[in-house]
This record gives sequence, structure tokens and C-alpha cells, in this order.
Amino acid sequence: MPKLWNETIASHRHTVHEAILTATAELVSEHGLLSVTMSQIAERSGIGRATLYKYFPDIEAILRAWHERQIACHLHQLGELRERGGPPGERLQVMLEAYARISSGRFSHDHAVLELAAVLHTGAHVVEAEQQVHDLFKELLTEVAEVGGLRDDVAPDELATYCLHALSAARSLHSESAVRRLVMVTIAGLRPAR
Amino acid sequence: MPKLWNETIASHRHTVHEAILTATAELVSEHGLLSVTMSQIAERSGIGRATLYKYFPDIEAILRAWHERQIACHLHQLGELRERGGPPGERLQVMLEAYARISSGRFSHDHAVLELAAVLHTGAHVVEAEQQVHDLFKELLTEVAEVGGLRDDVAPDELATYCLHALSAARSLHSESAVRRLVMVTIAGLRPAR
DNA sequence: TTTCTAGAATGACAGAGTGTATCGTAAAAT
DNA sequence: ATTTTACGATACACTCTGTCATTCTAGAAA
Repeated sequence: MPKLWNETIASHRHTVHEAILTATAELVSEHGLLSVTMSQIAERSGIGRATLYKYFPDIEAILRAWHERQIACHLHQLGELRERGGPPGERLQVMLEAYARISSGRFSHDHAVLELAAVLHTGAHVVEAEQQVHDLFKELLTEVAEVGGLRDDVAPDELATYCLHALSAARSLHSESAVRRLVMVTIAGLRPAR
Repeated sequence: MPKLWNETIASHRHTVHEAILTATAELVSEHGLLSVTMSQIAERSGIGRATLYKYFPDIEAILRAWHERQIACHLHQLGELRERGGPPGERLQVMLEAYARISSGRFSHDHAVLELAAVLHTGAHVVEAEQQVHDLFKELLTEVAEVGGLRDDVAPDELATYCLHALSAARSLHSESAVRRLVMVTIAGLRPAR
């Protein structure tokens, strides 16, 4: 029996859609990636197995959708910070700290599965999603460069790549202060050459 | 019929073992991670399916073994560089460039699956393997710190984590010169505060 | 209100993969 | 020569998969 039934069909489908993504994320973090099955996902989502196939063709598609939801969420968080004014140098620091915090993720599978998704033979589609985050950083770094706060011997594009990867180290750090030090070190790499 | 038969049993088992790992890596890079099956691996390895189970209990175990082989290979490469003398500062640069080159991996799945393995619900075992690489860097950084070539407001331990992640950005870069610039930027983050 | 219909949910089915157990054979070790 | 070991093959019960035809319901039309 379908437990979840909202007013309209559209909202119902949306609810089920979300439930599937959440259930999948839970199962992956509980039992690992390779042992997750469509059957388990259907059961945990509270729908019939056959119904699941009306929403997603296979597990890879589900993980892709989940990954996109995560990226969208991160972009939203980072985008809000971008609204706030202030000198580019300060905004850079705020942004880097925010991203580091996101990377360190409440439950560690956040970022892990995120990087993982890039391997799932997905190719272009996933890369495109992460490209948006990359571009956000690239634009901010360009602004910083314009006020002379950035080294000029490396393009903002490459520096953005450097930032994203360096900050992903936050996942391996276990204290709030360590993350702050990581951001400090990362920024030191961006400063103009002496 | 068993195609591969060497002199001794030990060497035979070793040959089969390697063949399994290689076949699995190929299949993963061809068809993605989730669609690889024990049946396919057995066929490509040239052994019977039941025989495969005498070597590995499941796909996850195979990927774990493959991951360990990769790490061992990387450690060997990095270890050789460590033998060579010279001032710690220079050795650091050589080491970082070597690791960046390893990360950028000839065929991209090298590093990708490497990170992926960390998510495969393997937990401690895989982390331990990567810890060795981390320790190698940590020791080298400690030496650099002793001659005053390192910032002293962040522990070598955390700086090693920073290095490994920052250099993993090499995978996203497409030119040799870009990788060199990445190493330069990464090192800039390690220098003593002005 | 009652009827109608698009589409949501489902059970059932055939095909594939899994893990294990057994057996006969051939090569290695003693 | 005899024992030990590893192999391939086969078979089994089980789970997972992908796709039917069918049933049921929400929301619109009469």
C-alpha cells in the first residue's frame, strides 16, 4: 500500500522522487555502493519495485540525480554568500571557508559519493554539474585578481581547480580549527609572488 | 582449459591473481563500476567462474586488492625519489611533482578508482593504505621544517593532507606546464609566513 | 453526483548473476 | 608411485533485473 499520498499528483511524484534519492543515499552510506540494489531502494522508499522503474531506469541514474541535487544545494549555499558585498579579498575567504565546510560534510559520504559519481561511467553529465561550482570560484578569483590580491603567473581558471581540490582535504580533517588552518594555507598559495 | 601455467604453483597463483586484477580494471574502465560482474571478470581472466571465488569472495575484495597494488606501485616510485640526497627543499619539489604526475595518471581511471575505493564501504583497510603515502609526505615535510623551509603555524601532518589533495587537482589539468604551475602554487602555500 | 480516463502502482514472469557444493582430471609435491 | 593441490564443469537454490499486462485511483468531464 502506498504510504505517501499528497494532494496533487505532481506533488506526489515529487515527494516520491525525493524519497528515492534519500533512501538511496542512506543505503549507500550503510552498506556501501556495490551492494545497493533496486529492490532495497524500492522497499526503503516505500514503493513497489516495478514502480521504481517508472522513476529511474537504473541505480546509476539515481546516483546521478542525487549528485545533481547535492551540487544544486551547494551552489545555493555558495550563491547566497556571493550576494553579500565587501572587498573581494574578504569574500574569497568567506567563500573558501564555506566550501571547506561543505566538503567536510556532516556525514562524510557527502563529498565521497560526490567524487565517486564522477567515476560511474557518467562522463560528461556529472562533470558539467561540478563545472558550475568551478566557474563560481573562477569568477570570484577573477575579481580578486582585479584588485591585485592574486598572483598573476597562474590563470584564475587553474587556481580555481587548485582551490577546489585543496579544500576537499577538509574531509580528512577532524577539527574546526584544522579546517580554518587549511583555508589559510590554501589562500597562501593564491597570494602574489613576493 | 587453463591457458596460463607456470613452473611452480605459487607463481601460477600469482599470475592468475594479477590477471584478475588487470581484467577487473579493464572492465571497470570500459563499462563502468556498477555493471561489472564476477562472471565477466572470470571470463576475461581466462578462468572458470567458480575458480574466481577461490581467489576473491566478491567484487569489492578484488577492487580492494587492485587499489592496494596501485598504492604499492606509487609508494615504490616515490620511495626511489626519496633515496636521492640533496637539500630537503629540492627533494620536496621533486616529490610533489612526482605525485602530481602520478595523480594525473596516464589513464584517468587510475586515480579515479583510487578515490572511489575509499567509498566502497571498505573503511579502515583502504584508509590504512593511503595513510602510508600520507606518512611519506609528512616525514619529508618534517625534514623541510627542520631547515626552516616550512611555515611553522601548521603541523606537517595537516600540511601533508593539504599537499595530497591539492596535487590531486593534477587530474583535472591537461597540460604538462599546468601541472608544474600547480606544484608551484601548492608549494607557495607551504612557505613560512612573511 | 456520477462517469470517464490518464497515468500511477502493482504482481508475475523470464532471464541473468550469485554463491556454494560436488566431481573427475591433471599437474605438482613428496 | 602416491598424495596433495588446483582446476573446469556442472548443478543447485537464491536474489536481482527489466518488462509485461492488469488493477486502481485522482482529477476532469458529464
